Amino acid sequence: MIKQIIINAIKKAIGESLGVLPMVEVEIPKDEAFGDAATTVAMALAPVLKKPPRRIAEELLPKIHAAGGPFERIEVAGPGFINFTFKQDYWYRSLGEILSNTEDVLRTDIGKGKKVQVEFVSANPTGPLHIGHGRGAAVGIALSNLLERAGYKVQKEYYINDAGRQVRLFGLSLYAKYQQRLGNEIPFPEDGYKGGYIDELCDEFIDRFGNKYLDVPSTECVDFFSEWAYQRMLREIEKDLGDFGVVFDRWQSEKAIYSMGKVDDAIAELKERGFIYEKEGALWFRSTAFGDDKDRVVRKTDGEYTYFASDIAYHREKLERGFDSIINIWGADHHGYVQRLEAVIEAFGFPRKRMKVVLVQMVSLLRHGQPVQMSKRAGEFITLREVMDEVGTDTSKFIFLTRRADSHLDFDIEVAKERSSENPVYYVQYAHARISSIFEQAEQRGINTSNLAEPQLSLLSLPDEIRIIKKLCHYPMVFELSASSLEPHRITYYLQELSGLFHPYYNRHRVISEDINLTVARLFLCKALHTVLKEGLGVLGVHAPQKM
RNA sequence: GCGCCUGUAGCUCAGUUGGAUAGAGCAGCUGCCUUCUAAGCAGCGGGUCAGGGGUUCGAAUCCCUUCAGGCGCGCCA
Repeated sequence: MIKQIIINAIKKAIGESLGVLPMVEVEIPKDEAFGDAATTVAMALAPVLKKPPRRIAEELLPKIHAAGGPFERIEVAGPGFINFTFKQDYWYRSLGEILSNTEDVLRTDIGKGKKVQVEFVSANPTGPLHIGHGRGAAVGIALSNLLERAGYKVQKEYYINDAGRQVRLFGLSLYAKYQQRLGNEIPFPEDGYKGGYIDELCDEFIDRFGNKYLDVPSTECVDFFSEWAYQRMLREIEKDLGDFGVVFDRWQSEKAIYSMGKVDDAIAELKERGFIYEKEGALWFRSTAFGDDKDRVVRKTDGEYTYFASDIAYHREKLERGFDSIINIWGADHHGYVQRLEAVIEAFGFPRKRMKVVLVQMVSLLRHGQPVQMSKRAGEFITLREVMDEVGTDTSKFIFLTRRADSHLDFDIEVAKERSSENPVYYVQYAHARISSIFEQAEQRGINTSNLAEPQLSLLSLPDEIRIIKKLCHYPMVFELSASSLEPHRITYYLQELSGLFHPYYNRHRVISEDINLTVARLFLCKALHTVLKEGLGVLGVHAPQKM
């Protein structure tokens, strides 16, 4: 990999003269005139060595040359950059490796088998998933794919909030709707769940049970209504997610955490550790001991645990399942929760950094540029199902992943629906489909594209071709950075850039020509492109179509 | 009032974790389909990186401050 080659060269060169080694930053210069890769070590070393960076760089130069490497040119430039230009040969070799050793080259193993858990979506099972959950799902699955490919052992988990007041209220809402539907005018609960899906749920309930519960008071059957309603909802959520291409390894019920006594256990352990105290008839967690603004109640004066209490137990349980790292993907409106949960992690004696929280910002839904008002209370919102049906899963996912998770997203349904250049996903998919089509043509002319005979890669000498090869070789760096920073959108951007090199090339030059050697070489290049496009789209959970 | 996030081209956003002359897409205008898919390509503009101060060889990026927007600040979930 490019980065490693530079680091090794610098290490060798510096190792001889100095004992110490600073962080070697390697970057791909924006301007091709500055070579293929550059490092800033000389600048970083300047304050240490008390010498001007340019001089350090110049002194380093002969040593780097002596250390050897696939370099055509090494130059000192600007304030003290050391710019490397690789030999053409190196690029051809790397291109070959992308195809001969695809997974090892494209999927840098930074995980080394470490166990990671990614918890995402985890929407209350009191209603259908909406577009915001869709974004969480897209980020979660992309992140999981990313980490899996980076050598982590990933478990995808959905936490079901089935214990709290909300599911109870959900059950009461259904009960009220049921009574009303059968002619019994009882009041609808304050803050109850409204919206069309409650009606549908009620229809189904009546089909199933008729008027069996008409004369049963709510106090006696609300548990049943709740249970039935949220189980029903959960199945729908699972179905929606499945159709969205998101399948979880594990569904953890909050209720189960309670019934197995894990909440009691967790609080007891915190008590032993001295982080639980009683005040004004409630139990408090001393989160301020770990930097939180205030201590938090875990058990109310009425004896009920708070939501936070089960979260404590849940996170303890996750940590004890032996993950090297647990990642929570939350809506940004939960950011206030991060600190107190980090306190929990530390209170149990785990390093704070073992838990990472990825905050996903809200999605503003638009139609033709006009905001679509959504009100959860009134039950008026666009569901993920509607978005999937209207704009498609690939497009939705891609759009969700074209921004950093923590930046706001405007999602215009009407624009997303258009099969036009407004949709970057087509741009990338189209590149993949076009290459498939080229292969088909080549096959028709009797060329075996799945096993290209001895391509003479040096025939790929056009600037367009060299540029594509280099870009392909950048993928591992983008991938690694994307995985280590938990930022899948970097892949999205890379794919657009890569496609942006291919389409012009396709327009200017013919892959299949009378010159069989050139044709084979170009097919080889296309194959590498095909491979990387598919790999990248795979990370995003987006299809790489053969035809469009 | 306090905390977190955001502020970059007309619009939507990237920006290699402090690097070299700040980039895409869209929107606008002009061209390109008898040859591997026009969901494509070629060309033309557009900037006080919200404002101010600081840190240093070097700042869109780090610190302080002001302004604007979003979110959060319960013995709710």
